[in-house]
Amino acid sequence: MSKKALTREAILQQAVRSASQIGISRLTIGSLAEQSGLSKSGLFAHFGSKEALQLAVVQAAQAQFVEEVVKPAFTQPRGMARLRALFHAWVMRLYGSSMPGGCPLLAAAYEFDDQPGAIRDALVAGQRWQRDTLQRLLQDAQDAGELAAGSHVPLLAFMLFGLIQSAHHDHQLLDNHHSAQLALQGFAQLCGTAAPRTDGAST
Amino acid sequence: MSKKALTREAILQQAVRSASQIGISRLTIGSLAEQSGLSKSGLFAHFGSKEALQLAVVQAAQAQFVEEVVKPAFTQPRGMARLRALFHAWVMRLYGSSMPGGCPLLAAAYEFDDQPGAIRDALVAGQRWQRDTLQRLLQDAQDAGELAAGSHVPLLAFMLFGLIQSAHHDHQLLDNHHSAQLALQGFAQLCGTAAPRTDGAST
DNA sequence: CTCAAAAAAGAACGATCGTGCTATTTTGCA
DNA sequence: TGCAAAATAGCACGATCGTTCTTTTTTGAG
Repeated sequence: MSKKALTREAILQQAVRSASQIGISRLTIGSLAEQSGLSKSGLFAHFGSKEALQLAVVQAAQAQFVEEVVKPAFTQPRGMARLRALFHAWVMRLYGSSMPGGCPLLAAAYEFDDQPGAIRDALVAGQRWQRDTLQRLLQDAQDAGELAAGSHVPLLAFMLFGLIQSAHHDHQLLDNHHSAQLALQGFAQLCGTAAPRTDGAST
Repeated sequence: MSKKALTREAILQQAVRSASQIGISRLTIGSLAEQSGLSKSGLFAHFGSKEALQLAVVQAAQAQFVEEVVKPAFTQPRGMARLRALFHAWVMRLYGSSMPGGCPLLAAAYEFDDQPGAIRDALVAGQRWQRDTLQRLLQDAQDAGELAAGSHVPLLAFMLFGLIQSAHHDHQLLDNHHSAQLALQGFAQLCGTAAPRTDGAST
């Protein structure tokens, strides 16, 4: 890999961490340069504009999601095992050290939902892809007979994504130490699989 | 009401609308003054600092939530009726004209979850109160025998709040026209009540 | 109507940020 | 090792923002 690409990767890795804490729209070239050991203009030359930098950060965060959540899940056999692996990794990622300030993509969804442009477009595409992936694994599980035949798959995907967001909210803002457990219990209740014991009654 | 208080109310009402679109942390005194027909220093004098202004915006948005969601629900009889009224109003508010850019409190939760200070403290208190209110109405419904006796109330509150967030996300970012319907269907499935027809099978 | 107090306006400041331009250093191939 | 090209640094600019200070306008009670 060229020197330029290496430096760019290092910048983006640090930028994703910073974006996790302060949000993508509040990244500044100056502080990012300082954190990367570069000068403002040196860092700037890698991207050409702040918006291009922010877009690169979004794409880096999306790539990181695929590496940490989607790819590991696909090592599991198709069906409920793969679905559960995806959801668990997705939830557990909220508590890892790679995103100390929360998921930058979820935060960006709120930051840019009213700001048309390339960044919003990238976020929309990425979130649609996440949702589609989740829905596809749900459908696979249902086709394999591991999910109630009458389940409404789009609704399930909608609710599972809600569990992710609720876990993020409870963890980052409310400091609820049970948030991960609640998300996993919710998954178990919705997808009808055995799970960490508590109580999964629903009629 | 004094002139000062009237002007302050008008400023805050406009500020909440703006915060809905750009977020509380990106409010600027200059543009807020322009929108209110005041000068920068004229508006500034009402709050004394930008942080105080932002804090006032948070409190105004929280008060608006109580007026539009909580108070109407409490006109319903205790139990499932009141719970359903709360949830429906909560969801429907996401589609009203008072918050064109989404819920400023949900957005602020992401903006300030890593920024200690008075604003974050106010957000935490407000979100805890929202969750407690939801949980209390769930408990009431369960005590009235209108909710499965084995239901895990904190988990249900966690999941219902996830539905709100998922609806917000789908509506604001993904432009999913079924988001409100999905949230209401999710409520029906979780709380076991009849709801808009589609299919609520689970087992 | 008067006039003191309240409210708002106007102008200016220091700081920060994105960006463009030029000079300097570093890289990697001949 | 020499040298062109790539990468980075240095510097300055215009713009924007929060804030302060002073002046002007507006308000409302006597």
